[in-house]
Amino acid sequence: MEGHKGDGFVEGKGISKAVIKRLPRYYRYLGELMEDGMERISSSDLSEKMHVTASQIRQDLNNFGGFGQQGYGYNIQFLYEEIGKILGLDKQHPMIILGAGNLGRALANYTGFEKRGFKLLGIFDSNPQLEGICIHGVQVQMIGQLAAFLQENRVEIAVLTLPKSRAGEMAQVLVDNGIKAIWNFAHLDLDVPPHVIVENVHLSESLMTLSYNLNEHQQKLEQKTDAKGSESEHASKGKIF
Amino acid sequence: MEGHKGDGFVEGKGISKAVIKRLPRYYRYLGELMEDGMERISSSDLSEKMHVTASQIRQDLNNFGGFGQQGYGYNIQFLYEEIGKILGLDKQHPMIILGAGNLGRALANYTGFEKRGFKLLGIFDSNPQLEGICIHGVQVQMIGQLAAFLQENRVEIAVLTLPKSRAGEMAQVLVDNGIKAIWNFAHLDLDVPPHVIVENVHLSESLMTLSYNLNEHQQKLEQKTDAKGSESEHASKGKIF
DNA sequence: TAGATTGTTAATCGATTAACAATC
DNA sequence: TAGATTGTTAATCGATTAACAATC
Repeated sequence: MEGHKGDGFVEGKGISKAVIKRLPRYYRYLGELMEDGMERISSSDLSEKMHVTASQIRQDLNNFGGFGQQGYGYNIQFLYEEIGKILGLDKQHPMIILGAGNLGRALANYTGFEKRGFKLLGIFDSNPQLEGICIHGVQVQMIGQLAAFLQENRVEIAVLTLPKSRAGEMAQVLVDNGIKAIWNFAHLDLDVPPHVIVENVHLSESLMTLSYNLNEHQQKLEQKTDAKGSESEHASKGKIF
Repeated sequence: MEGHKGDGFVEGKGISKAVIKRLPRYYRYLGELMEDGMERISSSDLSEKMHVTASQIRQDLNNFGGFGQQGYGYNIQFLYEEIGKILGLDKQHPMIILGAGNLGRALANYTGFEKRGFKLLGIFDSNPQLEGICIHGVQVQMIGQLAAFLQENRVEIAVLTLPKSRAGEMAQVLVDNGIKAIWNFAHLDLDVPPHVIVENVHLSESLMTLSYNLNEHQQKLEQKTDAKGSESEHASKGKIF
């Protein structure tokens, strides 16, 4: 397995999910380094900053081709831009938000998305009181107009911040009208065809993970306090429901 | 390695992160099954519902002890409650929110958290115009009062929805005043001592992951269209910066 | 050239899946 | 009892780390 230098690129396939999840973080750190006016960085310096191994950084980046140079390291701006391209941040991504509640508004108002090419085209809600109000320069439309809007406008991404009860059916409307991707904040797993990309943000699950770690940590402290006496507890084998 | 039946519980250690991340999802599905009035379920039925392998379900659950019964499966309510305990949802978790912007408000207003024991004690912001306004029954206080508040109240979790520029210093105030955990929505990695639990929600990174998958998928389609002609491209070896 | 640092292979570690004996 | 299904071990698969030759 030597000498696959020339190919190695067009593939664009088979990159592991774990690697992809790390790219935005590299991108963030590189952006900060650029702002600091730095020009180049070695994998080992970056690894120290990011608290990952240098090996992982080199391995990750090499999934996409050789971005560095022996004896020099990585050019920060070049790498930043390349990762941006890999992430599709060099393209415009027309986007709509479903749900004009606090979460929908928070996302609409976040300017960072715009800066990265995520362009907000519309906001939809079912509450007639919100019709026509302006959020981040975009007027709220009634959810009934969604299908027509999708037919008339090229929309790639729909942000789903509706309550669980509505989210499922609305996802169907999105799919039926050719949506490409759904950024799902509703507490359910969407059932969509495989050509529709779904990225879930399940906030309550994130908070539960935090809660677990909190609990876990507390128990560890208690165990240290107890020192011995770890007998007793748990004898409930053989229960029948 | 036979017969470690009696112990197997007090440990509470060494559970892999991947398993923990899956627990909230099990919890959610079990809750829904309960609402549907179901009493028991086998790992293979659950695996079909959740699109994971039955083996993984059994393996995951057995990290915490034997919750099932041969020939019967798992009692849904029992398992639901046990996972709840593992996640620490049987305990109250006093919580404050830093930042009364849209995101802070969205989280404050979400009733699901309360239901799971996450009790909102305070909301803090630096904008004097917001002082005293009431969000979900809690008055917004000035950020200057934070340290004193933490001294006078038992607060476990701080939700950080401040802009990046402020988040770092405020995290330090939290740590200095004994916070146990931070749910971090700011776009930076917090530098806190190891006894403070941090759970990050980096929304922009999530959106970039979506963007990657979108891009990726599009390219796959194009490749199909092209069929052949995959020569050319990429010859940029040997560049010097 | 000598030194630095990548790209890349090999070794290790961890997580998932398969299989089946134990047991309800 | 026979059938179902777990708990658990072993096999596989994938991801991370270590090491070093290639090369700028």
